[in-house]
Amino acid sequence: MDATAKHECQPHDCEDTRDRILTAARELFAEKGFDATSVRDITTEAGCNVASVNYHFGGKDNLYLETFRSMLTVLRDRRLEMMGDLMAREPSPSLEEFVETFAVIMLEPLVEDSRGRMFLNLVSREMISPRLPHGVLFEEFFEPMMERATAALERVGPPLDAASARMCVMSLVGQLLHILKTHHLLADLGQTDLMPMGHTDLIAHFVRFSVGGLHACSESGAVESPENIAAEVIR
Amino acid sequence: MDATAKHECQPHDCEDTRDRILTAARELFAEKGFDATSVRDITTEAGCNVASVNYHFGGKDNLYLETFRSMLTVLRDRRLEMMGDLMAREPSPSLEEFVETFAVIMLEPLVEDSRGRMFLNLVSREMISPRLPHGVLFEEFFEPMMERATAALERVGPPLDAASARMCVMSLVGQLLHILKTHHLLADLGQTDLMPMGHTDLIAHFVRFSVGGLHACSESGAVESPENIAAEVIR
DNA sequence: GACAGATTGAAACAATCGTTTAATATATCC
DNA sequence: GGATATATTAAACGATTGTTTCAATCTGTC
Repeated sequence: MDATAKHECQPHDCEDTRDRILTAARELFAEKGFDATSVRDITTEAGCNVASVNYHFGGKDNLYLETFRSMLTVLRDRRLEMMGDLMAREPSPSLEEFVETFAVIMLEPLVEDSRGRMFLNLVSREMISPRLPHGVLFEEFFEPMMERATAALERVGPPLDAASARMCVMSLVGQLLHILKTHHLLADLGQTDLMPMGHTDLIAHFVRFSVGGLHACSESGAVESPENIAAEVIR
Repeated sequence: MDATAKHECQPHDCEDTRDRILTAARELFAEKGFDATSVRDITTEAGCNVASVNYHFGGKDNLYLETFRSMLTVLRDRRLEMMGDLMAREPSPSLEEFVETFAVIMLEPLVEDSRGRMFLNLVSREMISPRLPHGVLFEEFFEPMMERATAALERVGPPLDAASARMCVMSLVGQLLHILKTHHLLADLGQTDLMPMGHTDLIAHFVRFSVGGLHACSESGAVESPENIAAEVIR
């Protein structure tokens, strides 16, 4: 590029070293994971010296922790804010509106830009092999969103006892994450034809299936499946 | 142990080196992932020399590939067989029976023993950062099960067009995997109280929610959500 | 301009990585 | 018994890992 542009603010160069390291770490950790990302990868991407990571962050582990926590809180607060906006609507949203907007709240931060998908990878990895302090991911990220979503569902949805509402939220989240991940996988393989529908239809299916499921959970309050062979299996 | 037991068949020592390496690799790859598992970790666990991996498998990558593929086909064939048994029932299973047994088919191989959970980790990791040849995981593992499940659902379920049936299977699988993973995460944290129900109730909820969702997808064949704000968001 | 503190740079650190080499042990066949 | 093929071992290979060292440089203050 321009050799004289040492002081001119190129979009990347104007940040100080610490921020450039953070940005590079976000991308690389999310793309390749903690183990497969070397400190030299990060510093090369950030355009600085290897020692900078230890100077500014005190080691690779601390850099990962800071990187992850910052993305974690940003995403969580954004979702909680969107959820607050949804529940502040007048009049209260219908069940269909709630379910559809919930899909937006869950997916939008993950598909908005490339960083969203990277973060999904980060969280998935962290769930499999945790590097953060014990329980941080769950208590600071999963649980707050679960509580808010469950409370919201109990307000706008059909009558559900607390435990059932919580399980329904899990059914919603599970569907959304699986659809998103499968979509990513197919996109990587270039097999866009195997995901039979467009995004519009994906959301429409999710709303249809979920609203039906929620009503069913409400109606049959205490229905027990006659022969519960499945429960045995999870010991 | 017994120093003379060089030829006596201890349950672990009687296998030859190649098999011991394979079992050790399965455990370690699943537990810590590919990158975080060193060849020396594996050979130490297997009780053999470091060079053995390269002698028997020709390198760490090939060992991983062989390890993964073997587990892959075993699990897939087991599921396909169980699915075949289910659909061979006379008379055909009801929708409730189908959904419940589908949960068993999906979960049982993953919770049966410790190796099941390990394999879930392996697959999750492989989905995030693939090391297998392009598309192997999808074409040899996901797609066969998706096809069989979709076909089965179209037989026993309410009337569904092909694309919708496929999406419904994704809704089922997404719920099951998310419930299972959350269960694992909570078990690791020792917070068994936050998963409000026992295993019996988990399956019961899944069946209730899913049967309701399937019926809803069948009834409203061509219902479009009036304002499709959500579809915009996935670009 | 001189000083002090903060930041960066090139080089080297010990440790570990996957892999290779060459020698040894074991079993099989003539 | 000797030859042959297979299997296992200890040792070393070069490459890369995270981290440290220390001098050079930058920045702001007197």
